[in-house]
Amino acid sequence: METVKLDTLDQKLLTALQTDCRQTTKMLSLKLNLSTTAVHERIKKLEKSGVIAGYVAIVDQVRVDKNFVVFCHIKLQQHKQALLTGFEQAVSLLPEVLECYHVSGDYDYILKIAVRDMEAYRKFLVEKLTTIDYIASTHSIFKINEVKRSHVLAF
Amino acid sequence: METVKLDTLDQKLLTALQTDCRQTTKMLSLKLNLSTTAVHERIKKLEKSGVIAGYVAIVDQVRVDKNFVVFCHIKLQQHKQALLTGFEQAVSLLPEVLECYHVSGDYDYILKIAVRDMEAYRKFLVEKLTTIDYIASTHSIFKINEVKRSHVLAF
DNA sequence: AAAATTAATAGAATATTTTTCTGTTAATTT
DNA sequence: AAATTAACAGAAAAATATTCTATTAATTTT
Repeated sequence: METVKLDTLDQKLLTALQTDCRQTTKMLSLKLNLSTTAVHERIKKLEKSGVIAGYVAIVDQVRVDKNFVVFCHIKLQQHKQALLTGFEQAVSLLPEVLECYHVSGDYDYILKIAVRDMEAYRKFLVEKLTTIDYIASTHSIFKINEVKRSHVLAF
Repeated sequence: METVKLDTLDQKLLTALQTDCRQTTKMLSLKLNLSTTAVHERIKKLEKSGVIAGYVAIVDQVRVDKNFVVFCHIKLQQHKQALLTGFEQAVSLLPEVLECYHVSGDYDYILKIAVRDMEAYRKFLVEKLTTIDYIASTHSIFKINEVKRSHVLAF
């Protein structure tokens, strides 16, 4: 049971909570035409089944001076299992790396990195990222503008 | 005043809330060695200054059957202002598109898209994305594995 | 199809948490 | 050094979440 069945009310609830999880059960109950108890129990159920993985605060990258975003494409020298997991563990430990995906295509990994500015990125690249073993090449693509960033999985 | 000055306590608070925003002020006050009032006032200040942009529920992509993630690189035919904003508005309206960035390099935009499976992606591509005007080319890169996905901007 | 069981819901009571209030201390400015 | 402002703590009040009890709807079993 990897996936979970969701009725329309669950979907509405998830959309609402993905947009703003600080809404009171009262507010949600009005939106869904349910009692606060029903809303509460549905939320608890979604938490227990793992559909809701957690609740987080969204921080403005500009105000905390972390608005220099880079997509870094990485090729590895070899593709042995041990090597991949070694790379993946090392990358996961870097706080500047917000996201890392193993992908299909011309390169092996896509990383999303957020730092202060170009100089901070240079330091990160030279002193942290490229010290990881077996990287064949890196290719940096710089964010010019953020058009859309959403956390809402629609149904 | 685009950026906001943050002391060590603010930074600790933000790290904690970016990890789990459902922690009670009591829990946070113990972690920061502060009173609940002090924690509360700091949070309100961070909200008002826009450092905290919001609070959202994180939904498990696997359980809601939206775990087919694609990075789509897009080139436009021209680069006139009106054309860019037209494209950006159209893309922003698509719920499958979680993220869209205008970027430097060989192509103009990077999109992150989450759908059910390859067939859903094909439909999205043919029926939605490529109906937008002035797209010169698209190039899809498929997620093989998610190594890291974090919402925590570290200090 | 009827009875039994389970799941979902509502309203009220309780527990918890947030928010406000008052006063105090620390830091900054004049 | 005095005055002002900002940050903080403890207690009180307000709001919210959670639990409890009962009812209804849906499903399963006989």
